Amino acid sequence: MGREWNDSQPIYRQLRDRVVAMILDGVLKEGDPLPSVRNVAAEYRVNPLTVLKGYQQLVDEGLVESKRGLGMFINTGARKLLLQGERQKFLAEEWPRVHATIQRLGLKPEELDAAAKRRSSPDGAQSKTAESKPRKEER
Amino acid sequence: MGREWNDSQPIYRQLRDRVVAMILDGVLKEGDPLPSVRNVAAEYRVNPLTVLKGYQQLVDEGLVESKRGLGMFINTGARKLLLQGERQKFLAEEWPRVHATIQRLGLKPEELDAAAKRRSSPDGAQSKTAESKPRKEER
DNA sequence: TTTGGTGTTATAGTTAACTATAACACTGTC
DNA sequence: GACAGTGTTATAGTTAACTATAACACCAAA
Repeated sequence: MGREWNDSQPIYRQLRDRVVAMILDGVLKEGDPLPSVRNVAAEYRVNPLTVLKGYQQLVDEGLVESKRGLGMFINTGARKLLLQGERQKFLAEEWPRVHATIQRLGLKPEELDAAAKRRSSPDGAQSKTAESKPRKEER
Repeated sequence: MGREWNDSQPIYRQLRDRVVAMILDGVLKEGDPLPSVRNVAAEYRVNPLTVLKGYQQLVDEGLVESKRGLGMFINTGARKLLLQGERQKFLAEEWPRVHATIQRLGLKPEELDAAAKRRSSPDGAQSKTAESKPRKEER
């Protein structure tokens, strides 16, 4: 049930990020429908409009296509698009900050490894591609 | 000059984080006054109330003391407090997410190292402690 | 005492995020 | 056609973040 929301980011963006993660992890493959707006809204006890907003973001990014009366579906090429875009975004915008924090706190590889195990996996499904571990949101 | 603001987080929290970084980096030492609310507001062209809100956060965390008519000053023990608190917070709340993203995107140490050079810190001061890069993965 | 620097409070307005509730538009199936 | 599932739009209200402007409270030094 209710996965928790991170207060450091709007819900609709976290929703978008979760779908992105699911695509990257292979949980959602191209052509697959994503969980319906109403379902997600109910499951996470969130307003349908909020879910829609997150999904619309994906449409705007060209990752997802919306079909009225049917649902929303992962576009072909979505994963490839993501691997490029998200990588660049992460390396340019997030990693430098995180890296600086690590340096600043004097954290050692061992400590990081030890802490990397925590998880709050939104769903059970798992992909068998490579070494992907349970997902979470990113960004 | 105008530091830019990240739209993924409220300004007052980013302000708080910058002061924290300056304390950890030794730019601001215990007993030092932090830049005045009005100055910061002017320099970053931000509302004084927003700056105050960020500073108040630091007061609430026991890192800073406010002296009316004088300024706000770093408390003794602030750095130690931070090294404990921020470490735990980072390892528990931020790193797992980041680590998962790295795995998901299949980023390699070399790529991370290469990208770590930009904007490492809000201010100039840099700790020149050895360049330890997070490596490895559990499982 | 005046001046110029501090933090702080008061009013009030804008915007983004989220919410509740309801209705509309479309699609496949019974 | 009825129905049950989709996405979508409409109204309207709450809250948090940020803003502008102004005033108040305090302190040290001229």
